[in-house]
Amino acid sequence: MPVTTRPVTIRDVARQAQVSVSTVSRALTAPELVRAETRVRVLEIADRLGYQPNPAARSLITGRTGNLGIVVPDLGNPFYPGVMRGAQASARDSGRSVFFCDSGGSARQEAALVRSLAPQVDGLVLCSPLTGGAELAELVALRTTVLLNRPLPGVSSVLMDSRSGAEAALARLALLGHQRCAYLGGPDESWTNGERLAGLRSASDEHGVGLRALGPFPPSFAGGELGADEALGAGVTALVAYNDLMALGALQRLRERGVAVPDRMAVIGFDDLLYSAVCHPSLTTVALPMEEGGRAAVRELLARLAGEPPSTRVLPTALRVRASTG
Amino acid sequence: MPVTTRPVTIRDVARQAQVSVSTVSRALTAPELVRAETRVRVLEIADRLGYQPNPAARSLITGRTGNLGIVVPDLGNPFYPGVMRGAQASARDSGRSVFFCDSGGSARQEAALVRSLAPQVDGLVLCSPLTGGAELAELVALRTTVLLNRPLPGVSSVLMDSRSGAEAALARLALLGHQRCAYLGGPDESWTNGERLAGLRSASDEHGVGLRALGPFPPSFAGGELGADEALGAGVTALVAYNDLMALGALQRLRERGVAVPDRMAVIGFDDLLYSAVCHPSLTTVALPMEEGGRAAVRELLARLAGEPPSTRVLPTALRVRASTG
DNA sequence: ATGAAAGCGCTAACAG
DNA sequence: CTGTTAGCGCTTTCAT
Repeated sequence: MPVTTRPVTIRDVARQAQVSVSTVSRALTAPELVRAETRVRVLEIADRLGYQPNPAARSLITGRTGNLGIVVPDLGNPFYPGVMRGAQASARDSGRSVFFCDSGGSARQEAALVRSLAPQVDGLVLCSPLTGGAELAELVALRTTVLLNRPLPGVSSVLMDSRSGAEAALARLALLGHQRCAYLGGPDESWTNGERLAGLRSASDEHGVGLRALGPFPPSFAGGELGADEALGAGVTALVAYNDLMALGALQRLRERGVAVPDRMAVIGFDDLLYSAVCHPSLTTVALPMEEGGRAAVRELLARLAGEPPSTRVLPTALRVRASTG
Repeated sequence: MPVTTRPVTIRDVARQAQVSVSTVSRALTAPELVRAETRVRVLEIADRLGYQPNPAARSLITGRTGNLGIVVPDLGNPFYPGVMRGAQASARDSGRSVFFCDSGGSARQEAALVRSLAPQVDGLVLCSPLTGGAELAELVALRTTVLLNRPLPGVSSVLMDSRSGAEAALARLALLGHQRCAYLGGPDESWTNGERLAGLRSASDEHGVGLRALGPFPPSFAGGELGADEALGAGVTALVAYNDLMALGALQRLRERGVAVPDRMAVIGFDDLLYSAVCHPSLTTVALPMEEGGRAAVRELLARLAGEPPSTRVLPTALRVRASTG
């Protein structure tokens, strides 16, 4: 049974080093203010004692925590781990820790999470927030915030250009001779969903392709299965899903139903998950820069924390043509 | 430009409510100690002012944060998001936030992460830690900790019984007539890896199947691609990968090389990711209870925080036979 | 270059 | 039931 020993405080170090607590504090946070000799002794003793500054105490006085927070709607969607990896890469370079949180795809939980997270971090990245309008404005006011895939006036954001991706996808379908296409919609609250639908709409007008907007469906594998059934009922020959997870679900359902892909139904997704290249048939998809999105968002957040004004950055997307469109 | 307003403190609330700060504090943290009338007034004013207790100040005095931390080695492996979802589900019920962190698959970073995270949470779950020996002992001493897939005397752990899973996998291969099998090993530091190898060894002895242990390989898709090449050189007819991600990578590489699965090479993984059922050919795998693992780990952590003694829990696994073994 | 002292915002005895 | 008081561990003026 390990005895619960009292943690080492700055005072313990000061006593051992025969200096005041202020000197210890300075040796740790502003070394240039301490005589080299003293500093070395203090640091050495701190190290020997295993001294770890109490972050709560430090944060109480400085108002900073050294942490960043990232909120994503769904850890189960590999898109977000991709973003998180990028984010972590940027953050690590700056010596900050990142706290990831999952809002579970609910706007209510998202808001609650942000409120509880905000005071524990210096800055936040909200990925594809479900919260909108006045409440979103309220949330971003809590802390320096960068939005991913959601624009908001006066707030930093990193956007992925899914609209042109959607246009490219539909153009591809038109080129292949498809006349009727369904869109398996994601969450109505999602900016991305609106962009994708808008891109499909404008391109379908341009190419004279009929577009049926279905949904909204849960943006998950299961949602794609559901959506495939509806698309089947809608008499279309092509289906564009809100994301790859849905597209994979749709592929699965179509296989179960004996519907040949791409012969009887072409399928396109968004994201370009690892699995989209591996599944069968491999998935044509609009590739989104996941890691770069995470990196850019944190980079922007660090810039904001360093005093830069808010900015918006749009990242390009690209259609990856694979087997599911023939 | 939003003006940076000074945050509302407990004093602001106290002044407005014409009570002392203690009464406000109590109204929020121990409502039964305050007269109903007073409490209502205080809470109402706190709400109107948008008062949010400063967590640093609170934590400084109570020594608690209300947060849990979970460290995983690789967000890119869908196994961990699965665990995280389970963990979050358990935590949410108890009203605690969970901070997820990614150690990036490096023991050094893992240790650093734990050290920085420990003082900011009440308890930790370390998933498949790469750190071992004395250093792991040191880490778990920092905070109440539950280990996932790593046993340690005197420390709570939740283990998944991959050893019997491995035995079942090899038995299956023996049944199908395979004589020579390769194991694509994961990280040497991983307890799970040892268990799987041990299970394969004992079953291969029992069934008279030759076993070649290859690796270690990175426990990733790319690692599986590498491993498949080595397995091909080893003249085996079956391959068991450390995890599904590797198995998927192996499938991909075998397809590129024109090696038919399962006819010329059978493939088995561990985890049962969503994609393992969807890929082609679908993957035979030892299913691990990801969400349940996360749930159980947090449940155990909460029990520890509530004063229960450490305990070890072993969760069962199950072989899912699919197309990759014929 | 260093020390003394004040106080960050909050909770927890201890009185009343 | 409520107010007063005393810090939690640390950083930061302000002196020296």
